[in-house]
Amino acid sequence: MAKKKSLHFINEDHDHESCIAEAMGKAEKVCQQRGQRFTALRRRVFELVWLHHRPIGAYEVLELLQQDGRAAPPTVYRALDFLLEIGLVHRIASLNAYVGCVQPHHPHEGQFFICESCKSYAELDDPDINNAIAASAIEHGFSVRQHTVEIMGLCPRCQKKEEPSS
Amino acid sequence: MAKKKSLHFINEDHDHESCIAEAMGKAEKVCQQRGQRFTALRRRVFELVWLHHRPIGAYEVLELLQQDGRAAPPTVYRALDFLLEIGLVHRIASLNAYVGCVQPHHPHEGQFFICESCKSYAELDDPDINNAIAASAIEHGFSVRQHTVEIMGLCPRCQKKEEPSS
DNA sequence: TTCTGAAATGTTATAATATAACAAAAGCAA
DNA sequence: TTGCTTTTGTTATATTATAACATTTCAGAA
Repeated sequence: MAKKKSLHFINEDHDHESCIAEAMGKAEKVCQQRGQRFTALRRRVFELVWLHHRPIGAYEVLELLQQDGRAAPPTVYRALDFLLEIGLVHRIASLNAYVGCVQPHHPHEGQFFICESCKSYAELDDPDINNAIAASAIEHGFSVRQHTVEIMGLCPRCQKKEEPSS
Repeated sequence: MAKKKSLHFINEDHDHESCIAEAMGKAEKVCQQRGQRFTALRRRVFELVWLHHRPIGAYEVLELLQQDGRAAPPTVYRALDFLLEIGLVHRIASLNAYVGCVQPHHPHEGQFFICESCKSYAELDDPDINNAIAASAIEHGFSVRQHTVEIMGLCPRCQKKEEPSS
């Protein structure tokens, strides 16, 4: 039985530096294991997604990339597709946006809690949700290849902000 | 405890006529209850979505609409937005497409099983999945407004087709 | 019944997201 | 080096969605 990971919405306590360094390290390793090249461009796009630390659109990444020099949409989409392919980022379909993956070492699809107020998000791989989906699929004879679970609402911090009284 | 609905992928046994008639009837009622106008345009768009009986893109709806006469994108998007608003259709975020809602009378968000081979789909409102998501949210102090659950894979029928031997 | 204001639809233009197609460059292996 | 594969650059365009404003329709008030 997989262990539950606790949610981690970004906030002011977050140690950005070490977080990104850690992600980079993992990414490096994943690419090596897979025999894939973690080129300067891919590394940079991965870094930009992580630096943003919220779901980021492809064209936002593009704008950031363009601060380094010329770049066009396919450049970004190709890098993102590569990162998606090997599980270093996830795509949030309901936002047309991308997020860094917190545990690229093991394959998973996960679930996402996304705060509509501060735009922070948290990635889970909740066994209960996974099991409920798997059970439902089995029950109905459906063979699952991939699932998308995106939960929109308010993170704990923003709930407090929205009702400061009472 | 909500009752489980059994999955209903479309197939050759499907009675299209009565299915659409029923959907129309429900839609009519829902609009009436809500004091909303089920105009000819909205009715037609709703019908086109149901006739297709698979997830259908806005521009596909547009093309169909144009067989009746001139129409432009905002016309379709406005009708779809209206139908979404009152729960007569759902949007499948991972496909940028729309489907008719099977139970518009009670509010729900549901889950979708989508066959990547034949493009049929089935809508559920599985209490176990709902509960797992709700429990996870509570556990982490997240306040849910809306959730998206889209499960891609193969329907029972298409699984059989893909491995005719053994 | 006509008038009026709100809701719905029409129309044109454009924004936002994503990919096709082909050319050039970079990296690797013989 | 040479030749091959992978990656990136570049231009053009496809696909999805909305903004802004004009016109029409319709229910209810006068």
